[in-house]
Amino acid sequence: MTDETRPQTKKEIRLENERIILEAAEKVFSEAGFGGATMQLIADVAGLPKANLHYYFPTKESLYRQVVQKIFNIWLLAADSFDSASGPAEGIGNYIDAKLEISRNHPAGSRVWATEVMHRAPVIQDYLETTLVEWTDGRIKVIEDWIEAGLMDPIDPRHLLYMIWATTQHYADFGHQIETLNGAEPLSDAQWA
Amino acid sequence: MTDETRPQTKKEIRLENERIILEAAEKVFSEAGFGGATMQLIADVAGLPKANLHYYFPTKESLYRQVVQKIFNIWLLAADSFDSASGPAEGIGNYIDAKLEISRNHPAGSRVWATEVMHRAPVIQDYLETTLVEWTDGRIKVIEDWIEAGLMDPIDPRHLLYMIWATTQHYADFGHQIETLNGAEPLSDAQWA
DNA sequence: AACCATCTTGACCAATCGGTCAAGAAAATG
DNA sequence: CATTTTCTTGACCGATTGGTCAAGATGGTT
Repeated sequence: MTDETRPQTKKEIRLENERIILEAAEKVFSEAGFGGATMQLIADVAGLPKANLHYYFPTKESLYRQVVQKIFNIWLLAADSFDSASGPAEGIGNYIDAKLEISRNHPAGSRVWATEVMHRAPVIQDYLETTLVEWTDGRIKVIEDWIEAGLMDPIDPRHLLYMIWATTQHYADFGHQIETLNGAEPLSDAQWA
Repeated sequence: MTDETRPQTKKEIRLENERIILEAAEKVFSEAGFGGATMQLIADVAGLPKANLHYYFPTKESLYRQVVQKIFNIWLLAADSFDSASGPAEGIGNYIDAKLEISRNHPAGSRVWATEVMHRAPVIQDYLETTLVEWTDGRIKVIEDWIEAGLMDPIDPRHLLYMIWATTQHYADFGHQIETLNGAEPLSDAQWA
């Protein structure tokens, strides 16, 4: 009659609560932004007392930070499809596809990330300048090789990636909405030319 | 020795203060978001006491509303280049060019608008459902004519406009940043295909 | 001049903010 | 079992929030 999930070990409790809190925070931050979000509201969504949040995440900023880093780590993994490609069209295409799928599966987190990027990353600036640059340097070599091989136009690789993140985000937010409505091709991209 | 701008008429005082406040609000809202922005901070940026803000704009939301409506009205005017075009490529192209120029001249307001659209317009929802729909209906006819004439793919006109707003915003935010850096063509758009 | 409408602003308010703390409950350890 | 460590939570804190108000200053009107 009783479920066997009741007796929890300390490690399970910690992981489970961190998961619940991060999930609630992701939702609230995505809807209200960092400034508009409230620890009390996040606590209510998570179904936990507010003091419990501060036990696992000492400050509001540290909680926000981990929300952003969580979705960012997922996107880093999506870059595997980038490396295994043979050329820019395939590599960037695969990368965009992977990111679109992530945006579909994690809409709240994606919106938090997009807002952060749009505002030039005020909260996670230092994180971007360490982990992100480190990761980016690896992909830059791939892109540079493509450029040297004449497979694509000479573009600053870092800003190319930066722009891909921004545009695919909105492409995901609104593009699949259109697809859902009429099943049409996601806009003839030549229109932008 | 003294400047002649001192003795102001009541109407001038009102217009001038409203302008100063809206300008400060636009900047603060764009950097902190609606929730993160503070009436006190807006007052400081405007160089006026906080109580004076509430004299001209009774609530924070009414102030935010007018900031969004202001940039929105500018964009409505940009649609003139839309009507005077002969086909979709020229019409949409002109429209995007006009919007990019606005984004360059009003970066703060554009960011406020983009954030609002990205979050599905929680504050100005009713405004969108009246004024915007009214304006959109006029352009829809133009687009529908283009579609019927076989000049473009059959796409829901409202969502097409919705997507143009979103993508051009990011295109403006990051695209011209890249152009500034290397003078390259703003990315070969065929890469997205 | 006197009178009215508009504008200005320091002081103030209840509500809420992020964050703290101590005391108790639950689990791990011996 | 006893002890120690981790987890839980209501109560509480100073600071700040959006918003109010009344008293005075300023410009308009006759």
